[in-house]
Amino acid sequence: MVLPTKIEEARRVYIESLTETMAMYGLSPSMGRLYGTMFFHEDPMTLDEMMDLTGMSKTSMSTGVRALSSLKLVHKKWLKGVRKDLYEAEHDQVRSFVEFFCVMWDKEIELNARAISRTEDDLRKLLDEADITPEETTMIYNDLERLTKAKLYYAWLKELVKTFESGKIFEHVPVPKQEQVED
Amino acid sequence: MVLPTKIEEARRVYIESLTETMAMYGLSPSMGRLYGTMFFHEDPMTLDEMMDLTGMSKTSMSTGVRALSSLKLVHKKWLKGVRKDLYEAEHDQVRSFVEFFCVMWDKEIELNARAISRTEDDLRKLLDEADITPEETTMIYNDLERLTKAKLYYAWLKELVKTFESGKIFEHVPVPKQEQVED
DNA sequence: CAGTATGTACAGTTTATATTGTACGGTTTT
DNA sequence: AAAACCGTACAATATAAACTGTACATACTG
Repeated sequence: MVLPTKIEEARRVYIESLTETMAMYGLSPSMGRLYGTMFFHEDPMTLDEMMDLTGMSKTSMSTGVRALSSLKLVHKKWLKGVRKDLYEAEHDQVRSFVEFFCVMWDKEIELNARAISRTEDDLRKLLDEADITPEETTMIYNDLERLTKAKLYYAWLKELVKTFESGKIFEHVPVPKQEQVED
Repeated sequence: MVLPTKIEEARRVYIESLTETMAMYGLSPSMGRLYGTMFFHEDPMTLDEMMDLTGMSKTSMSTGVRALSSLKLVHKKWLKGVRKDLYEAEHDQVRSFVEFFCVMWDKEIELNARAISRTEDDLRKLLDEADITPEETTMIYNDLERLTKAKLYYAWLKELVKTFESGKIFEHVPVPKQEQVED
């Protein structure tokens, strides 16, 4: 039984690449390695198995797998007779992608909508102040216009999320079939 | 002239929010603050102006603005008679969004396509080894199948990028008009 | 009900990243 | 041609994030 190591080594190349990709989107290395490991693992995994295979601490596995869960890259699986929590990587990567970005974009929308409102309010209040100069007034109007434009962006993004979440995006960008992809 | 400070304070709320958003996608705080500052700034900015307004070092401005440039969130602007480099934030945020993600997704595709090929090759070679067990063989076939599925994902992603870059996405998810957005 | 197993909070440590300051090469100005 | 200016490389530092180990709460087992 010397091969498993070699298989793992082959896997490692892609796992590292996945890790780097996920780092691009702000996910930690441990999450990347964990996800990659789960990607190749046949059965749902326990925290202890993850610990063994990644060589990392149980705490990292616990927090990592929960984070991956909330991003919909991984999900809990229940198997009767098994007491430990089991997790497996989402099989459908396109779906994972879609959900991941919808989560991110939703966060973005919510976070910034709030901030825009506050900034707008503050700016409008300034317009009422007595000692405001004409330059400052135009400055404020410019800012408000910019924010109004920004809101259009967030409105669009909201629509985009809807298109992704509803699966409508696949009408316009269908998932290719095996045969349609040359190596 | 007491107000400018107050205007800046109002702006700061949204700038911080933008910074947080960009942090979500793996961009550094300084890049976030810089972009936010440029978002509100009327004219194209020099590195020195950025330094003043953000209160950060010139080095940060230099590296930051170049990084933002390569992500298409900011672009150089040339004005005759001005010796210093000038930069301004991309006005069209939807466009920025689209280009940003296309850059990211392209990186992802290229990075992983390479890795998948290598992993596939390594796994196929293992199939030829003499001392391979049946279990290991099925293991390898499982892995190869997973990778084949993964390639479908990247093929889809490539199509998605095309749809975004070509602007075709706006046929399906149009940018709303002012009137269509209630606060 | 004691004893064991499981997952997580939390503080501490390590590691990586972000940011700065100085120095330098290339350009323009005088 | 000297002087001033501008942007960036690079090393040093400050800051933040990732990661680990221990300890604990909860749930299960006998």
